[in-house]
Amino acid sequence: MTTGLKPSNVHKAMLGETILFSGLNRDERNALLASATIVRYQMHDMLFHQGERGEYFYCVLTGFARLYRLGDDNQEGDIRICEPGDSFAECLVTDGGDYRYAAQAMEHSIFARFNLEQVRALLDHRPHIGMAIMRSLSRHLLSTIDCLASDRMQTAPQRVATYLLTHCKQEGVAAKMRLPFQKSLLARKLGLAPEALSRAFSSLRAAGVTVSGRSIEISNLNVLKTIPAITSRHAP
Amino acid sequence: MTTGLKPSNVHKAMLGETILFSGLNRDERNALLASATIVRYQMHDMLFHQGERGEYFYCVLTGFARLYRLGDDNQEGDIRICEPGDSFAECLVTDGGDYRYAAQAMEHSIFARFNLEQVRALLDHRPHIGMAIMRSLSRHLLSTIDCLASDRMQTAPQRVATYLLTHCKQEGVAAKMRLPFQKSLLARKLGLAPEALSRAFSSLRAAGVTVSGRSIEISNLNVLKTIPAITSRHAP
DNA sequence: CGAATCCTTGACGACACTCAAGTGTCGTGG
DNA sequence: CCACGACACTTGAGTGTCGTCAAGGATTCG
Repeated sequence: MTTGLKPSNVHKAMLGETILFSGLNRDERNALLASATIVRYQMHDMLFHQGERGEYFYCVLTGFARLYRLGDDNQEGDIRICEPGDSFAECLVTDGGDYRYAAQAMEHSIFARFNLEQVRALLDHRPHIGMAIMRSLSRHLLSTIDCLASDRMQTAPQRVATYLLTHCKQEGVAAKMRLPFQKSLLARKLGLAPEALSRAFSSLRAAGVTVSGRSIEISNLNVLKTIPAITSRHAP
Repeated sequence: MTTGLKPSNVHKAMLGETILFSGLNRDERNALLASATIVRYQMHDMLFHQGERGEYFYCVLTGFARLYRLGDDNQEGDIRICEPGDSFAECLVTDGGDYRYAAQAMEHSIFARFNLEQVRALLDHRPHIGMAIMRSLSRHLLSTIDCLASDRMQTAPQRVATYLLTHCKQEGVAAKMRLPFQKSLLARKLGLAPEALSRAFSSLRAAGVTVSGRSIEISNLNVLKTIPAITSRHAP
């Protein structure tokens, strides 16, 4: 990790686009920025480990962070993939405590790091900052609920179809996109083994999905919306 | 549903025990209570449906609420089982919008219902109320993360064992408990079909778990902490 | 005490994980 | 520019877990 630096104007501009900073006026932004430093991590570097004392929360400027839990036998269960603009570990602002999951950079990445204690001190006299954090927490809660619901109700091909539908650039009934990260990371995000993702893409070929490296083309979006739960049986 | 009533002193005392009200002083509590009414629902009544305009958030006083998502083919995926003291749908306080899941009473139940718009109006001048909601949101986010992680890493018997370990009354190395609700509801909470829960209990018999109706006895808690992922193979 | 509901058990199938080998892709260096 | 090597991805085979359907047994409530 590169040691913390004060945010430059470029960094401030990037932070201004985030959900966290939306709805804050100039004074509030500056107050929040005063508790922030900029840090860089290399691929696979750990930002923090599960169980460590929580000292900062983070906002992704560039790159990706993977949040995951450790299981009983040291298996890793992925919680969320954070993209530029996402923040994480803000849930420690109110109560403090330890990090409940581990965070790892999945590329050479840049983060804004906010001192929890300093931010906590702002809340009493800056209600809008509290509301900004609430807004961020609400989003995360809803997206985690989405994730839980899709884990419990959708098969692998359905989850992949949903991901494609919500991330592709439409061009008439067709669409295309480029994955922002490795397929193995997408697999983790969707709660799948890499092999299962690969098989899901294979089965989606029949629905007009063409995969080539990180580029994906979809011939008809409407077909993709109707991926059935049960894999169609072979002709009798 | 019984039409809304003003909270009685009994209701106020119950609300005082909740996470939401902890950390609020007398004035703040009264301000929040001013936006609340008490409502009763019969078993299986719907508090709200997924997609409806969000008008209230809720706090359970007695009984249970089941939060669930509707899938593509009208299947239901359970998100959370709310017990007395739990609140839900507070995530709509900041941004408003529609309910993102359905809520159903699973017993004859009593709830405090808070008007979202009125609570939203309190936030600017009552930062502690915002912090109380933040605290509640943080808890829900972390518990939803717990749920997601256990879905992705643990088998049915392991999930049941975890539930027992976190809810039983210890008596030396042994313990016992009584389920607060039907087994079918516990199954939904754990993301299982009722049959799978039943089989999980069966497999836990070998670990010293005795189930009789809603009463459960555990002969040795330490054994329960080491339920393996793979069901032990039969003797050769 | 009786009936409705809930729970349990069995059989079966589908989905997804693991292990393993083969194929492709990308970046590096000759 | 091509060759090589590392790594990511794909594909196949086999296994385990869980969901569904169906029927039999237990609880609980009136």
